[in-house]
Amino acid sequence: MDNGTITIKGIFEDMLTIVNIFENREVLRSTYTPDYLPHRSDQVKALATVLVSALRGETPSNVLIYGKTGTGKTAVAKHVGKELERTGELYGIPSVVIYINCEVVDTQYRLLASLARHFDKDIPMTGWPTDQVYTEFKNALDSEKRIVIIIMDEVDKLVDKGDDVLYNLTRINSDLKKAKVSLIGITNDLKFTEFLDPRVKSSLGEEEIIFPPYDANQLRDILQERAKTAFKPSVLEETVIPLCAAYAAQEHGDARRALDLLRVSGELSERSKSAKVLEIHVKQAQDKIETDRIVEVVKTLPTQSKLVLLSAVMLNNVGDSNITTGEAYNIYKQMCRIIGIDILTQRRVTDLISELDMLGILNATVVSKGRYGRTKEIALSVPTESTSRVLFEDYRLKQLEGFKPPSQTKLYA
DNA sequence: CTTCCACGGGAACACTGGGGTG
DNA sequence: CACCCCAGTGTTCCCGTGGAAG
Repeated sequence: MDNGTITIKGIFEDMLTIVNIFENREVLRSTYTPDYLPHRSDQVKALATVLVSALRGETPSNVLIYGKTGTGKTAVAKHVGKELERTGELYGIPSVVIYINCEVVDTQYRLLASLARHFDKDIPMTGWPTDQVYTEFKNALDSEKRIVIIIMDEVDKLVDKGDDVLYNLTRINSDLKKAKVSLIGITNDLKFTEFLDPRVKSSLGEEEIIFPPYDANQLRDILQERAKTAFKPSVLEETVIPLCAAYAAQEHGDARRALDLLRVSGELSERSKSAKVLEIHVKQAQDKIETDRIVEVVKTLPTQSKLVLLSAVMLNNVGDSNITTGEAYNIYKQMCRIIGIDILTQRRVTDLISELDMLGILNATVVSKGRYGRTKEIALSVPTESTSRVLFEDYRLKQLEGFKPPSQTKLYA
């Protein structure tokens, strides 16, 4: 690699000769649904107990599933759903399980449309009134006798845009003659039902299943299980799996994180041509995942948000440790003028700041400065150096590279 | 007790991309 | 074809409000 004698002809041979430590890398991706779910038999059983009435020809209760990210909610729901469909077929009871991710399908219209499309209805992307889509879906649904289970992942994403869909869906059974519907809502927001219409709340939450976070030991079991098929035998140093588990356990027991960590560790060790995955690789992986995430988030930010972030970064560089909204907004305005894009209102900019806060790029806390009013104090939670580098990759921000905010004349200490 | 600034909720609006109808 | 309807998104406008310094 660094002896400089590798010919172009040799590069692929060179890459192919590195020891491949993976047997099947896909197993470590979070999209992969394993057949065996360690430490989740209680939840599987609970869900199955509710849904079994479908096989008896009754409508199962609606279920609400709670749990933090990476606690296996989706995996369990999908797994049980698949089993139900299979068993239903065996017993001659037609049951359909529809899985919808409300993070992608996040409006009433889109939810109903994608449900209807499941029954081969042609619904345009947009244009129709919502109730027409609803009717269309209902008719398609009721065309034959069956049990339909709708799994709605991340339902909380749907609710803030109006919970009328949920209300309608919970009441749909009374409009149906042949088919029966039951709903499974999945959420990682424990306070989610607080904002729900009480009628929807009681109906959707007939049964509740809680998914507690995994502890380090359980995570270790999960990793061990997957590592068996993911890696070639004995390429992992013994400490690797416990370390991944420990790191992920700190992040509220996120199994997805643990798996990512293990996979990236493997990839890093592969790249460094090590025959084994070592502890050091896990540590590197931990850093890499975090920076990759930030770079990705910053890169895909809308221009306006980038500008807002940039103003904060610049103020920070000038040595202003507690940045207020007013200061940031001034810089933002100046920069907008320079590169000739529309200036948003301060109202909007506060929203953008809050969004950046949500994404974990900033930390904005409201503080009251008494006589001097109320403001948000902004602290960056990402390294300024690399952040501005990423920001300047945007061609529209390029010309701001030399821009220096005028040093603030502070009114107070 | 007053005063100040920006927070943040809500309404209203503009615009987009897609209907369906005459 | 023109025309109006619809959902969805991003934005502006208006305004009541928090809370500690003065």
